Amino acid sequence: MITEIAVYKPKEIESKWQNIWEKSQIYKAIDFDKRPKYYSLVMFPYPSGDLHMGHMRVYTISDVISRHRRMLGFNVLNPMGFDAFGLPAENAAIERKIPPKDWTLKNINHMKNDQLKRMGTSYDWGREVVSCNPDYYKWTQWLFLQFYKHGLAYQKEAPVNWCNKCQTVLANEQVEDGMCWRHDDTPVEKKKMRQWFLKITNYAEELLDDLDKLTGWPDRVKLMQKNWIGKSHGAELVFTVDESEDTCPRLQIPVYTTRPDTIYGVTYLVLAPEHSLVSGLTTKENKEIVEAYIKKASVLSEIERQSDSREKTGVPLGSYVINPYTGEKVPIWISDYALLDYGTGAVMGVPAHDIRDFEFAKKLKLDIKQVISIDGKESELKNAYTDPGIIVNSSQFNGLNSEDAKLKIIDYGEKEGFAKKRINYRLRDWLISRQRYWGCPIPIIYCEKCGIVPAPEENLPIVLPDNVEISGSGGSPLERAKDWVSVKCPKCNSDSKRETDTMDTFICSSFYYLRYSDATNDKEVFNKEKANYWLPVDQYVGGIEHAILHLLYSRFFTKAARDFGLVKIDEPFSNLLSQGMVTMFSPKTNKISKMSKSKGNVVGTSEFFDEYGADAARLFILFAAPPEQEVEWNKQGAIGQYRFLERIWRLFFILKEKAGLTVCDVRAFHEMPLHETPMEPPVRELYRVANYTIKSVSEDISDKKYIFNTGIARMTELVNCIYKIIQNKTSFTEIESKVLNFSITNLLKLLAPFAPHITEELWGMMGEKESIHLQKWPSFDEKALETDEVELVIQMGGKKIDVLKIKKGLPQKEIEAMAMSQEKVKIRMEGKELVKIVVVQDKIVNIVAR
RNA sequence: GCCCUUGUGGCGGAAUGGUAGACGCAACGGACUUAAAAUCCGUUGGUUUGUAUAAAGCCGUGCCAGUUCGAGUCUGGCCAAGGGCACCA
Repeated sequence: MITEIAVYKPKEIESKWQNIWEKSQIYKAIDFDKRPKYYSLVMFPYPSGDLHMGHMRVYTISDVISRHRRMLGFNVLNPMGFDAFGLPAENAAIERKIPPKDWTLKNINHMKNDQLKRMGTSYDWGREVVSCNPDYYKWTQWLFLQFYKHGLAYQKEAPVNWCNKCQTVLANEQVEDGMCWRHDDTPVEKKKMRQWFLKITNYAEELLDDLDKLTGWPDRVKLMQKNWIGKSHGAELVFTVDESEDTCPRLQIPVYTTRPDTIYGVTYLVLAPEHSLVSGLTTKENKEIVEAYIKKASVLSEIERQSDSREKTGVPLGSYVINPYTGEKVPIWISDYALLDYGTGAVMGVPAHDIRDFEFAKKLKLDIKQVISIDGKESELKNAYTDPGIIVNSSQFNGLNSEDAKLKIIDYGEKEGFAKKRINYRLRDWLISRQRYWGCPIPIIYCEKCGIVPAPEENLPIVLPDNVEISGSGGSPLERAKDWVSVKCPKCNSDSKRETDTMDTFICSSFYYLRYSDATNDKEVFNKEKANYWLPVDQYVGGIEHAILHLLYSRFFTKAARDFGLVKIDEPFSNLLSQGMVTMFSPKTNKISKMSKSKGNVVGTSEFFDEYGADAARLFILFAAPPEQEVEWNKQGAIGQYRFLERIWRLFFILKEKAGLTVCDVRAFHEMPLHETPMEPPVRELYRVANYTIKSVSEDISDKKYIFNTGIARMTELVNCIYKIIQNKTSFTEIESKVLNFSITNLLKLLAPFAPHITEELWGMMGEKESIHLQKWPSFDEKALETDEVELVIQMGGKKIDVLKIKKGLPQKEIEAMAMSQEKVKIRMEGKELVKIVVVQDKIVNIVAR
């Protein structure tokens, strides 16, 4: 009979062990330990308040990896912290009159102690970083100054993305489909403002090239970054403004093109409306329409400007340029389809061979001149012909293949001095200024005499002032902190002002993984040796939504830090796992959607943990799908995992009582090969399954695979197998006890990373004193996997006919004869001729007949 | 429009080119129970025939072709869904 003790009460044991682990500090990472290091990292969260099952997935995946590597004998660094600056804190301040700092710190406390710890995570909290604390953002500011000193931070006046809801500018990466990344209902506007940028474009080539080094990254993430960087090969061709027009000075206009082979087809030139040459090239007669057009273009939102259903617009300036290749005179236009910040801001219009130019020419009735054709003959073009072909209408280049012509045309232009090869990137510099309060102040001082003066390093941190009124409108809140803003110039001591913009919070998260290596250092951003010991991150886990944003910025920061002499590594994250979303039916969208507060489909963690435990929730979320796929939260399914744990719990006590098993008595057998010991077939089979489970789980959980769902399935099979063995038994022989012991002990170890609490509890009940999480990961007995009998599948023409149990390793001839003598085969062979027999040793025999 | 990914039972999902549907959920049946729950043991892709409690056959991994002794898996072409980029010259 099962006694009272055998009731599985997850709530009790989970909180008990969480407290014990915290006190004993078993997850502490040790700098420069002699064991090999393993840096396991999960993207640190924004402390928004309440974690739900959707958040839980990423922490669980990362935790299983950390625990497993620890058992494999690695010195594991598994840190946690908070990305604590950001807008929601300001919104809370506006809505609820709570200072952003108080709101943030309260949330951190809740998330840390009531949520993350309750999941059974194994963090080294001694390295916690909180990006809104001055001891952290001192280094954010210090790094900004390093960028500034190395010429990688600069100010520029430019049209920038503005979100009216956030009341701040945004980086290109934070604009999605023309909308603010935080507000998918708010179109981004263009505003001309003086702002701080980081020169990420200096690293465009390296950021692209080094993607090849990231063999442990998902291809789709690398591809997304590659497309984002958007390298293109082409040429810069220089057009000269026609001198015959008195109104126009003699000027040169370079254009960037990837299609120099179409140069003879140019029928106009188009400048971006904001292009600096526009006013100088506008004739008196055209002045009015040009100015009107510029004004109209400037108020267009990004979404309107990008809309592809929109028809092309533009106006002529009235002046002309000379095509350097043909000497032809073509008109200059402006149109908003030319972008100021790509290439040279000027485009050569080749309507015959570019879809956009074709549309433009049709709409505005400009000439269309064909210079490439499929067969070398001219034809009427109904659409732009953009494929390669034979060059026509192009003087000495006629008859060439257009691909070959590209190079020849550039070469010719280079000799003549009006062309050169050029590479262009879609990537733009990173706009980091934010007109917000709750962020890291930019350590810059404006002096009327000295201009831009960086704050001296010894004055860091520039602490964010408290008691600043936050209204959500009317410019940077810091502008209103008069006392804080006014400061003496560090150079000339005259009255000066602080920069009142704060930094994009993505700056804070671009080096936190480096700071973890030495999180409490108040002398340096981190100790070089410590960083070089721990970095790069061996396994990074996080959401696919950061495929570009955070991951690109962090790669950039690492390369810059390397060039500042701070670290040796080129890339911060060796392996990346992008987990899929957790979804559930949302009554708001009326379909299965990502679990989130705004969709109204959130399942909190506490309620489920109270009833069924964190272990069951962890198991379900890992079991329901492979990590990269979406998972739909399903309470019944999660209860299924709870039942699995209960089954193990009960099994443990059944064995303990019925068989009088105490595992510690037989510890010597845990990993001892037993395959030569005589066993009854069912026991032998259990021993085989137990070893197979060790092998499979080890493989599934390894860094080659990370498929936790199949690993859990194998453990379930082992438990099912043990239940079959012990069915209707009241006592066990010595060898049975040994095998059962072997199975249970190893099962607990295999399950420990997945379900850390229940395994720790049962492990303790075996009389073990040391935590299961400090045990060695089990190995298996290779010989035990072997079987004497195998199932032989008989196929005819590839279709399964029958299955036979045969002895393993029979010679091919014997297998063939056996197959042919089967009744089912004989019937089917009647009136047919044998063509051939294919035998796959111990697996399949396929009879082909005609 | 361009690029990428994915299509397998009622559901989530398994399957080094070699027995499709492991494992779980749901459903159903049996044992235990006065009963129910829980538990333990089973059944469960579709369909036809049958001695309908034993068995046997056919079809089946989005659709159409192809390669192969053999295709969920490889190749080509469609269709559908999801994601990324999108006037980047």
